[in-house]
Amino acid sequence: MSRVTIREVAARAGVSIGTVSAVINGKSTVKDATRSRVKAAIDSLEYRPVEAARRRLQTPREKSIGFIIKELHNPYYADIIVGAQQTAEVHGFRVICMSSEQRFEYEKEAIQTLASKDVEGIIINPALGDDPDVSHLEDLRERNIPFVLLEGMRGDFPASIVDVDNEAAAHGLTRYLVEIGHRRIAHFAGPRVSMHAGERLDGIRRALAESGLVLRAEDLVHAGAALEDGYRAGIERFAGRGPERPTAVTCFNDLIAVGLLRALHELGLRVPEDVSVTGFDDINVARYLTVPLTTMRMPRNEMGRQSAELLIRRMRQPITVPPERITLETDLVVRASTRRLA
Amino acid sequence: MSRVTIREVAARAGVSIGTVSAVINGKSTVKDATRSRVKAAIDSLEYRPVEAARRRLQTPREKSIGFIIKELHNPYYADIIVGAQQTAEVHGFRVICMSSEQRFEYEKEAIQTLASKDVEGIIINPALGDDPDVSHLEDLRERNIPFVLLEGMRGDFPASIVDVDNEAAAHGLTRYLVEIGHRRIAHFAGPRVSMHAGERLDGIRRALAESGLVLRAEDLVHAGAALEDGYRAGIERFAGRGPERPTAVTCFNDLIAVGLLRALHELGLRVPEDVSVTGFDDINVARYLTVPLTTMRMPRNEMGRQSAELLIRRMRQPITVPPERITLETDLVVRASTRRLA
DNA sequence: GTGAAAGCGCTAACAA
DNA sequence: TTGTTAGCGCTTTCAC
Repeated sequence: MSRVTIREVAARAGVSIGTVSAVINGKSTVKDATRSRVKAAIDSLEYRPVEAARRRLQTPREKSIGFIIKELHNPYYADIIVGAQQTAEVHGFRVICMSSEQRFEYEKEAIQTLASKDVEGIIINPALGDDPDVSHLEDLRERNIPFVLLEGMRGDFPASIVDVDNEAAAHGLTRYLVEIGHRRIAHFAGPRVSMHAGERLDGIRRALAESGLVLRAEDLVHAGAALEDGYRAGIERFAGRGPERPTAVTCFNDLIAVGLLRALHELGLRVPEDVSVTGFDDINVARYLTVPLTTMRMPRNEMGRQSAELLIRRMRQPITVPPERITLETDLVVRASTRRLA
Repeated sequence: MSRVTIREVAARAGVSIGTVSAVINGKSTVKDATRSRVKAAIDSLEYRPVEAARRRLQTPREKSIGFIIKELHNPYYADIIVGAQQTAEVHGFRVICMSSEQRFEYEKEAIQTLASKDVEGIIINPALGDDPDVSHLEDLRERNIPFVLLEGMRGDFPASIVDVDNEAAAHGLTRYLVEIGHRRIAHFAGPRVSMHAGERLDGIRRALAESGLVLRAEDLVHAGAALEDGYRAGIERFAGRGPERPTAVTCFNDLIAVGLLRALHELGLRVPEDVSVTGFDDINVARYLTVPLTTMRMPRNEMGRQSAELLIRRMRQPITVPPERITLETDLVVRASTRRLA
């Protein structure tokens, strides 16, 4: 049963399709009686015009950009989207979002869906699997749909990107911990397939190495990216350990840190007295915790704004313009969850 | 400068549009040499097919449903969307989201945008202004685009809706506080224009009245819906007050409660020793706080699933089927932020 | 292998 | 006031 078309409505109402069209578009040239009959036909057939056809296939349509995030649950993305919306609005674009929920297949589908909706461009926070499959991005390229990434891809896939220097940021954060006296620092790492996670780990290792320290195998905990992951990993890592434990833990992100904070609390370990904890991102809740979180702030709003700006700029440039990279600054935000060791 | 069309590509490549189409669609009937020429033309012109036209205007397209939330920042919505996605996926639908950020104008635009993308239906968490303007919903109705609400509208606008009984839930929560001995209970209310906020306030008042208590004017604080609102309102309400203060505060939602928790902490007031605090929603973070939050759980995942289910069902029914209301259950989750008074 | 032409659902002249 | 018709950008026969 295919969809009801304007022709059927016209037939039912005993008028021409032109008249039906006029009614749909609220033209005042239609006689009231006719209009009623047409409306009745529309109602009884439950006719719904195909917007793609109405938009005339011949006039500029509403401009929109797509946005693909990795997880609905992390407020990190919410801030970026809001930033993108603010900039998009100025240029007359709407932002429509989809989430891959960390699944590569979903990401591919989301790209297809967005493309099929004729968005003018897409901002993507890519969820990469282990294999460097970038076919969906190559596909976008081939279709001449501009896109901007918010996180690098394996194998130096050449694409425009707005990001921070995660390695340097993590390095700075770790240096700070070393400088205030920490020697044994653990890391609650992010998802293995996340570029940011890898970059941050690299930065930590470098900072440690510079001070003649190492990240012990037992102190590298593969936590994940969600609240629950931080909690679970925290309980596992710290339960039943004596004084033989790290004096500080760097977490992949704030969510992990919040989970860890809770785990430590339940285990009777105090923060920062017994353990210092750092996060990453500076999501809003970080400063409202009972123990406000020391964290590396990601310029989320700015990331959103800049990525939208860049995307829109590129929509207006020849696609041959080489990919552009915009690197934003992070800020170390010191709060109460870390302390100087005696 | 209008967009490049298939005709221009054909001209540039010296072939017919049929051939260009065949190349775009990867048909194997095209000679290699021709294909190369066409691809070169596509590249040099940066041709991007209009998907709306490709989708043939003549074949079923990807099925999608739109989702409009009020705030990107509240994890409450994230959980609902995830639920909706889970159900939508089963039925072969994709979910695309937009946020009104509490602005009525944005909501109207979002609806237009989604409709113009030919979504099959829309789930809306309506952001109502003071005036009961439902023209955008009437518009949807007129266009025979099915929709489901996640919150009531002023004036009993007849529409299918998935919601909880907020009045009863707030009533139950307040009763619990009264039963454990609280006599002076304050309320940090949500946005004035939120139906949920109003319903919850009603439930609180009823519970209070049943026990011969009242909500004093000074104890009704118009906080808002965000973290910052709870914090700010908390500082304002509790700074410099002596023992003359409420023994318990019910917050419109968990975000407000988290902000309040922080404010109380800064003011040196302990929770629950000095003040009991309750939230609403049971967002994930609620149980990971240093003082886990007593709250009324909203069945967010279920709300998402049921709303998607209902929407999809209605897409397949005559639109004349009367609106349906699905009321889900809430659960009181007692944690450490409330205590029994001696 | 390729081109010509019909047609997708609709809007917008233009006639009648 | 209404009907007819020519497109919109594309895909898909079906000849050549």
